[in-house]
Amino acid sequence: MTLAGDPRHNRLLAALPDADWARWRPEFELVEMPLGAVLYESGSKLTHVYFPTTSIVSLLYVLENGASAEIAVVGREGIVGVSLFMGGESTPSRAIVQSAGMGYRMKAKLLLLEFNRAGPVLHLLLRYTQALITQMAQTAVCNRHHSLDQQLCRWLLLSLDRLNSNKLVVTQELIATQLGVRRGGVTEAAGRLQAAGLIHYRRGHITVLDRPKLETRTCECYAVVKREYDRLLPAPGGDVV
Amino acid sequence: MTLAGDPRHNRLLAALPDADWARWRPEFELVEMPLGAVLYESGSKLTHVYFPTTSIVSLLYVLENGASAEIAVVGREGIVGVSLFMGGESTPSRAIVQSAGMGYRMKAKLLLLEFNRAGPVLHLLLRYTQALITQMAQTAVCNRHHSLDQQLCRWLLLSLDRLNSNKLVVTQELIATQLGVRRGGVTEAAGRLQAAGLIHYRRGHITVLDRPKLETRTCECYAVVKREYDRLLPAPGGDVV
DNA sequence: AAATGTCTGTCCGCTAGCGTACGCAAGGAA
DNA sequence: TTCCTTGCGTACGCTAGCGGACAGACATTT
Repeated sequence: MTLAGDPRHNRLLAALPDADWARWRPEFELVEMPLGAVLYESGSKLTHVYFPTTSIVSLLYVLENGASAEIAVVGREGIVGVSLFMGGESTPSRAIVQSAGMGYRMKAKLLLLEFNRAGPVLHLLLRYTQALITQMAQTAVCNRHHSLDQQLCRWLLLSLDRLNSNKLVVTQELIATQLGVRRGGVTEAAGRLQAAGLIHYRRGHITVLDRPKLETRTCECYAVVKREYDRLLPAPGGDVV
Repeated sequence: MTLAGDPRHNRLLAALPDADWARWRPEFELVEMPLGAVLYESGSKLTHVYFPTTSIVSLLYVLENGASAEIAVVGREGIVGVSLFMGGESTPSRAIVQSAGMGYRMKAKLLLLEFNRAGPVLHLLLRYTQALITQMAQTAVCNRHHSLDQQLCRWLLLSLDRLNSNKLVVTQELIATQLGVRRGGVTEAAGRLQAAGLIHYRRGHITVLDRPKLETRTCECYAVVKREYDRLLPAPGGDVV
């Protein structure tokens, strides 16, 4: 079974108690998640929740004037669609696939039923949501105080952590949209990183050459978020790749 | 009974079903919440949760270098300490009283018990938390894209909504800390608002003279957040002041 | 090989907001 | 009254990042 095709490659699913897992298993649908796919739109009612396995999903906020900013990113450590069980059913952001891959989805109604059993599932999902909240808060602060260079490093590291690879398939244009900055700004920042030998890129492909140095260049935000995810969520455990 | 001394002046408490309310009532402790009081510190374990009635609490994030930024604000519509029932017990932000007033507090352990009954209380608290998430996300975007003038208007409006008064007791220095900007910047922005006749201020006292105009000057962020709060939380109901 | 579309490098003027610093004035305390 | 703290006005040089635009380089299709 490939990584992508193993539902428990997703860490939340992996953390489910066996009893719950046995009940859930038949309810999953394996879906391809191509770059740019929109999982839900701002204000729309959720029909499914998604558990990425090899894909990365960006929670993107788009302003009236078209400007945008990423508020959090979800990969195989999480679930897309927390507003469903939080009770709002919708949220004013957009979920869009930022790195193509696979994932599993489940009908919204079903997840709600499971959530309302109020057992381990509920607690697991809520802890994940708290981690997500931390990421959002940290993004807010980072947007206020840190340089584009630092934010780019943070973004690369967040992506890397969700990929099991040191190669990202992403254009500078896309990164600019996510960070909510000018494309030219990303070109310059990425150029500096390349000149320093931390990364190599060409036309939509970025290879990270020196991850440790990337970590020294980024702001504290990356580490804070990572620490909080590690604290709140079960350790990766048996699904090491 | 004064407003401050009526627990149900807090909207979450007001929205509790009578059965739950009857059980909760004896568990509350009325507390004074003076300006600058720290309700919890980054990473500290929560001992109580707070339900402001006439006070306003800021969820503030402080960076290693001392720079700071507010990620959300909580007044009588909410509760301080959501990370408790979300399962993390702590969170990397600080809760600090931004506008002096009163509030009620409840022991953490007790709230957890109530939350775990998994009834209306749980759903009410989760819906509130989703509203809070929206506020954080919007703050992140606002920090990225909007001008200091707009953000100041937003900040004033958020405070106003939680106050039942058009007078704030707050220095420009404090506002600067919350918004994560230079104090001089606030002076200039506030000066522009005063020149335009929207507000009047003197040494730590701001009076809002023309709220509608304030709303036209601010960015969309204020309205989005307000709409989402209105959507997610029970209408004010009987406690109109 | 040619053509077309995509991605990246770069440039220029511009401005919001920074960091820092100094002086003044309001208003409470002695 | 006088003093002293606190809060506000302002000024100056500086820089990161914007907006917009254009050209070159690469990749894919035909």
